[in-house]
Amino acid sequence: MPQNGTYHHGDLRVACLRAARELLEEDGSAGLSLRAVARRAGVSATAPYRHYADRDALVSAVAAEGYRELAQHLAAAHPAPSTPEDLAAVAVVYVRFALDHPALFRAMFAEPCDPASAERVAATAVIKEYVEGIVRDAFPGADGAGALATTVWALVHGLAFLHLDGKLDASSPEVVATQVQAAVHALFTAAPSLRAAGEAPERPAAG
Amino acid sequence: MPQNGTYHHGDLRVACLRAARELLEEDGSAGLSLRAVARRAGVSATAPYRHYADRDALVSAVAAEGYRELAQHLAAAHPAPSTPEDLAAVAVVYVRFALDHPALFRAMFAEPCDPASAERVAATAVIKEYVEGIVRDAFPGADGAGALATTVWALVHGLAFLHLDGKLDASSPEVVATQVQAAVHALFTAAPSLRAAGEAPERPAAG
DNA sequence: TGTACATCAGTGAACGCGCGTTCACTGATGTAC
DNA sequence: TGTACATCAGTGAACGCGCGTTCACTGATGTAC
Repeated sequence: MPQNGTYHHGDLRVACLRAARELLEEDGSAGLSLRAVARRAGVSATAPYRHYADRDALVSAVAAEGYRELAQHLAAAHPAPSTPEDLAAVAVVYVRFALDHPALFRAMFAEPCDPASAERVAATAVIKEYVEGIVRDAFPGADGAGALATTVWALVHGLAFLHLDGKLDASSPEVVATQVQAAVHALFTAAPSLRAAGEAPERPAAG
Repeated sequence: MPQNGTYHHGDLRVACLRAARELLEEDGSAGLSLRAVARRAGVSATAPYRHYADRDALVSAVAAEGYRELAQHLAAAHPAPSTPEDLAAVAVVYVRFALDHPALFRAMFAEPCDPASAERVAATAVIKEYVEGIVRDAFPGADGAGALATTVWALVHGLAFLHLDGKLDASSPEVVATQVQAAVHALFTAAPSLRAAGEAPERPAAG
């Protein structure tokens, strides 16, 4: 096993991941090819096959890395959020991550990951559990099934995508932050009613 | 101008659109190539160039059609929603549209549409104005800037994407509908507080 | 109604491209004795 | 410490593929007189 210096390439596995991230940000998902990754890593076209079974494996690895990074950012924003304001701060970081790494974020959610790698599925689950966990901690006993957590996640996730698509005013980080905070705050003010609505909606969907 | 029967092909423009939609649903965006569209329309590889300048033009046309269809579905669900329940019903239709046309929906939001076709930009604007309009009608004077509308849109949009990614329980249309209704209801219960939060958030994002 | 012409939808061959992936290989690293 | 061998990371040629796009063309439709 290589330890630090250069051994053949050094650490092609990591170099490929980095190259893939760069290509993603530069050219979008269309620019992410195995050959381009190899080229950027300064290696023959077939070298990456030593580390990734095929193109999909590389893409999944990139997505999984993205999930882990996002989880780290969220945790760093607030290790144990307990108030709506704490949660709003975490939400702001979520949206900011999307805006700072647009192509990566899209790649993470570009396709259903059902048939994808175990690594990727696991990384996704971490995010979900993180969100559910902090909502549960902040509102103990609010809802066991995590309906509230899902709603919060959806709100924040939707804000991230709408911003990514240029549908909202993202002229400055402050504008974005204020918007996200307001939305999350509004939702949490209504937390108790969410449970009631979930149990007995006043009216079924118009059919 | 062709009127009804077959004139050369008939109406290749429309046939290409339909073929593109089918390919999108069958193979995802990777399967959407000009050549595949031509093949499916039963026409030579270059015939579509009579109607679309290049591949991007076709993709934009498909996305624009998707926006228009979504707008129609929403309007059909409730022409003039006035209560939170009405709005929840519209939200359910939004999410259902995404689940019924997953690849189309992804294509509609796959890339920022800044540099894209005027047709596409216009079609997007219709959705935004529709959402803002119905929220404004339902809560007159709530907020002129449309912050509430944006929040609602983000919530619903996020639910749609989370469902698309298999992150939520979408085992039956009823389960999805109940979830969406509960989330929207929760948000609207808090409508007055949203305005206050937007004007003076209790605490800025942790820096 | 008939003819001459313009328009325009669709054809088919051809181009160059980058891609994913295979294969047999080379050469450096690690290991057993 | 030295030699023989196994392992494994990276090479380079080659494959077949589908793609977007160009070009000069054909043939059907519409129009002017």
